Amino acid sequence: MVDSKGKLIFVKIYTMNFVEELRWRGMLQDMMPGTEEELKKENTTAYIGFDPTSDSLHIGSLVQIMILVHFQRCGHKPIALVGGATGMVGDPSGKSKERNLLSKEVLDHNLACIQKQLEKFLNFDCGLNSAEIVNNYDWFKDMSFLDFIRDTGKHITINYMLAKDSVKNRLNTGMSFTEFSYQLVQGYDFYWLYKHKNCKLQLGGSDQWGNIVTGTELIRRMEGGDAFAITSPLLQKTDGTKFGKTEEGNVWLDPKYTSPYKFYQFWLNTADEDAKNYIKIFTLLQQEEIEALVEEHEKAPHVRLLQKKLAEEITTMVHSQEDYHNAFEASQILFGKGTSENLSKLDESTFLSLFEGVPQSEITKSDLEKGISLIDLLTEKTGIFSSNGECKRFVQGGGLSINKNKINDAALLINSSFLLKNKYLLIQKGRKNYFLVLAI
RNA sequence: GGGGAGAUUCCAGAGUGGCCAAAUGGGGCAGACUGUAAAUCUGUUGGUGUACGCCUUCGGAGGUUCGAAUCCUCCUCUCCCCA
Repeated sequence: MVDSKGKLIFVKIYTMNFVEELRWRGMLQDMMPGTEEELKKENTTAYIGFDPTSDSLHIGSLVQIMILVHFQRCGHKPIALVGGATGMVGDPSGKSKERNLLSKEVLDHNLACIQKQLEKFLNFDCGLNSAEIVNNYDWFKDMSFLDFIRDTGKHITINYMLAKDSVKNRLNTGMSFTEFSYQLVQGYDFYWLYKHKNCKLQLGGSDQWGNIVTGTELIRRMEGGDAFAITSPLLQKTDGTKFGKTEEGNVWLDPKYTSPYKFYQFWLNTADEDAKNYIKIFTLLQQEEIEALVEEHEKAPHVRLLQKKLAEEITTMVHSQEDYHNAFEASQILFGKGTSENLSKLDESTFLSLFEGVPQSEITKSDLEKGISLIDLLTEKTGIFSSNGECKRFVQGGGLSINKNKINDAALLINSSFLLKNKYLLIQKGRKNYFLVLAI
């Protein structure tokens, strides 16, 4: 399904049933009556909207991307909508506070970046069901406010809009007219796509249900047409914490925010229970294959077969085979039986590519030749520790290693002889935090 | 408008003149164990110093005292009750 560059190769499988596919993968939350029949009847066009709040999607959006991928694999036509217009308004769904608006320039930049990311997952050249990317700014930019409230707003009552959860939840704390009108703007998107692209189905997370239904309602009232909705459950982790966050924040698809190594590590660290769900949601592996994997995993959970497969598939899909390979190798060295001998045996380019995602700092060679105390090196020179005391505590607690050798003397003097390849020092703070110091 | 309670180190919350860098719990970090897991146990959680110490910190500004998180005055903010 994925070639050497990580690009998805389209496979036409008309026998696949989209709804069934979502159902067994646990990606189906809710569906409008008649949706399944519509999908069986004809090749359908569906869309999902992506929010341009930043210039990269994160793994939360990956669920929606996968839904589009499945949709296309089932022979239907997916449209990814980037919200150049809706992004200027701000979706109140699931938000407890009024959102800050982004400037037009920032939005444009974000849109271009997100579009590029989406292109990696869908096939844009496969005939009838080629994917498309549209920007709702294109049909909103020339529409006047008066036109909109006359032609569109007239069809939907305030009562109807107020009844939505996304609005109700904010009635006490306050909400601007701008955000209130969001559902109508998104509803119009659906209407526009229905009219111009014959798009009859909107997909999305379950928090989008209210917005989607406003769209189907608008289509019914303005055109007398039938349109449908399918939502997917919002991802939950078994321990109750939010999916897709690490201590450092969001896990992004863009390698400049989350390196492939960190990305790989994120999936590898998935809890057992979560991995069973994620592998269905984030990979294209077939049911039998997944069932076999789960079974094997349960026989020997400590091998973490599921996590490894999960991390491999997703890293390869989002980044590339090569990135996966490097992340895997780096993990082997850093967490496996890597010793300082292993480290020094690596050739320099491999060594560097392994530590691509590891924070780096620099020190001059002349400092090292004179010899520098461990504490000075790790606080003043590199800022790896914020105070001398913290550094000492780590050493005393056995939590500090250099080049995979545990350090237990805080007064240690570091000189050139510690350098790997006469150039690098690999600092390990605790079990999982690595820093690379370059001597220049 | 009247009356009362409070603001403490990441959070919650003790402390009511010297024994307070400040109990306890949570969280964080680390160590052991393990599966780069969960649970558990241990250590650590203002800065500096090897250390008795020293420096900065208990809403803000002043004051009393040999000595203040603790007492006094003013200010700011939060909560509660009555109108």
